[in-house]
Amino acid sequence: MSNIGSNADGLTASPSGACCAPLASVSLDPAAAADMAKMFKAMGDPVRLRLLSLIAAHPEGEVCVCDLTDLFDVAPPTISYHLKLLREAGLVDHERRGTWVYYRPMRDRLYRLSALLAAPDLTGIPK
Amino acid sequence: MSNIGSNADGLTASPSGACCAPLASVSLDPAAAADMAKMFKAMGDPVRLRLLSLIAAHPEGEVCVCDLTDLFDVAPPTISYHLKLLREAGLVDHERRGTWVYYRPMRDRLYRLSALLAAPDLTGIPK
DNA sequence: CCTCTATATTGACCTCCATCTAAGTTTGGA
DNA sequence: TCCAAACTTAGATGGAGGTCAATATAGAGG
Repeated sequence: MSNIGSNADGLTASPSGACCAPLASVSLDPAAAADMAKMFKAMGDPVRLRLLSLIAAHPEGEVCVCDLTDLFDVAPPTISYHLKLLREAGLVDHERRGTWVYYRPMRDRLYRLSALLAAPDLTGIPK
Repeated sequence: MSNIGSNADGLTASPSGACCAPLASVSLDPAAAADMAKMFKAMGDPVRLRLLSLIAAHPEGEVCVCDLTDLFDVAPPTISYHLKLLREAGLVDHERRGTWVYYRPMRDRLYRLSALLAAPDLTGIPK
């Protein structure tokens, strides 16, 4: 973070000069990368990815935690811990209604990640 | 993994019965989740995500390691370590030509992840 | 060959993470 | 008011992960 200028799009133009290739054109700047990485990291655990998938796949658009715990081989506190990480990564939202707690996917954030991966240059800007 | 039947698509039909909602319809099965999670995990580190972005964004379609090391605040062995993880996750490919080593993105795998996130139910099957 | 350069591997270190048990909190009902 | 159910939080622990310095390997060039 010194000779690299960035803009509001979270992109960075790399400096030229190297051993064998011209320049790195445009790519994610460190700040944007950190935010994206947090989301990817949250999905980087099999239990959390399955949790996210189950939440996103639910026809009602939300899932009660009580419906999730039985599907895994880990104890309820562990499920709670993973859901917390998914929340902190901004991938799911939650709401308490009565005794139960319901989780919803945050689709705008998921689409943003999808767009990042769909862009040939991984800049987050498709097309 | 017991009462959950899966098929070749990497999807799982969940059993019914729960406290407050019907059933979890269809979602990633544990095996598919593990494979996907490995890729997401590889992108879950800021250094690795930036590396991947730099590699994917390069106009030549490939990048010399020598062009990458200077862009980060970590020592060369650390860059090498991160590139190895990206390789093992199947996100990049590499080839040695003379003294230098070049890395290329594996776009089919990246598109697959993109499709997973684009699907409203995170099944990996868009539409 | 010998050596220099470019990467990779090894080993050590320390932090972070996934998991559990046990205890706390919130809510609804007897 | 008291208890039980549904989560969540706290504390502990074993293991995985990121980093570096030191060493190894692979080519290119003399």
